[in-house]
Amino acid sequence: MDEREPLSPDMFDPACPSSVAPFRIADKWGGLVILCLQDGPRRFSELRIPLPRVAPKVLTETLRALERDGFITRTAYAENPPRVEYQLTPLGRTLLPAISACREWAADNFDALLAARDRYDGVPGAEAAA
Amino acid sequence: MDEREPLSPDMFDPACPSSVAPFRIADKWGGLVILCLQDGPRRFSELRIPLPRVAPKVLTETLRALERDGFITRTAYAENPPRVEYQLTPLGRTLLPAISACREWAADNFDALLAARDRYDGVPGAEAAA
DNA sequence: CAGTATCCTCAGCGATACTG
DNA sequence: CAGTATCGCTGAGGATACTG
Repeated sequence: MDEREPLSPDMFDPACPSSVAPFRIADKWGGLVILCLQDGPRRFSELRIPLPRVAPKVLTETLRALERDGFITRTAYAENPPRVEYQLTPLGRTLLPAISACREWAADNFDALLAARDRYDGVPGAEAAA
Repeated sequence: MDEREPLSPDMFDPACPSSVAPFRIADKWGGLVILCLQDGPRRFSELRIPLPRVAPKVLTETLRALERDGFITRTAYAENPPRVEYQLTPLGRTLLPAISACREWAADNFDALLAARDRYDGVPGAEAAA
């Protein structure tokens, strides 16, 4: 019934941590969570797949903060085992264009940033690529 | 000779701290510094005008980080008293569209964020504005 | 499954004072 | 003018273990 793709462990490149990017959306992981939700609701454990290095406590904090800001809703179903779904609100969706602009910047200019950083740090051979 | 407007102390609203916005560009003040530089080079003390609450140490750190990432250049003139100018690089200018997207989001949706936050926090009367 | 509960660390940020 | 030098704090983030 659910034809959406499962979230991949490779969805975000671990070698390319968001901490290097000059943009941060919400808190450290907020932007990535929003991207995970853009195709429809997801469960807590689903979100852990593409974000394996985020401790459950931190993921909970991230989700609560996004909920507080009105970007996502949390729906708990009274079942056993329990099921909880997180889903973007219309307000949350308004973030997507700006997030896209940030991602587009990164796609176009991330290498230049890294090169500049190497040059500044005096990494050998960094001068070659002006 | 310099026809550019001086930077105003009111350039950034102190009642609307960037810490509330879901976007952060570079470090806490990086995005604002970039905006200050978009019309041309500025001196250290010029930048302090619109950012009076940023300690000089912090402004220096911000500028060094932006320089390291290749977003700005620092030019010191051997004069007395000393003069130093900071200026956006072409790479730094590539950030402007994405920053604009973030600002546009804020202009359109900031009130809704604040309202959602009040509702979540149970602020009296926040329910009225759905 | 979907989280809590505890404990901990550290870097980002700030205040104040001083200087070539 | 354009910064350094110190000191200090807080809170975001993380590691690990446990639970209804």
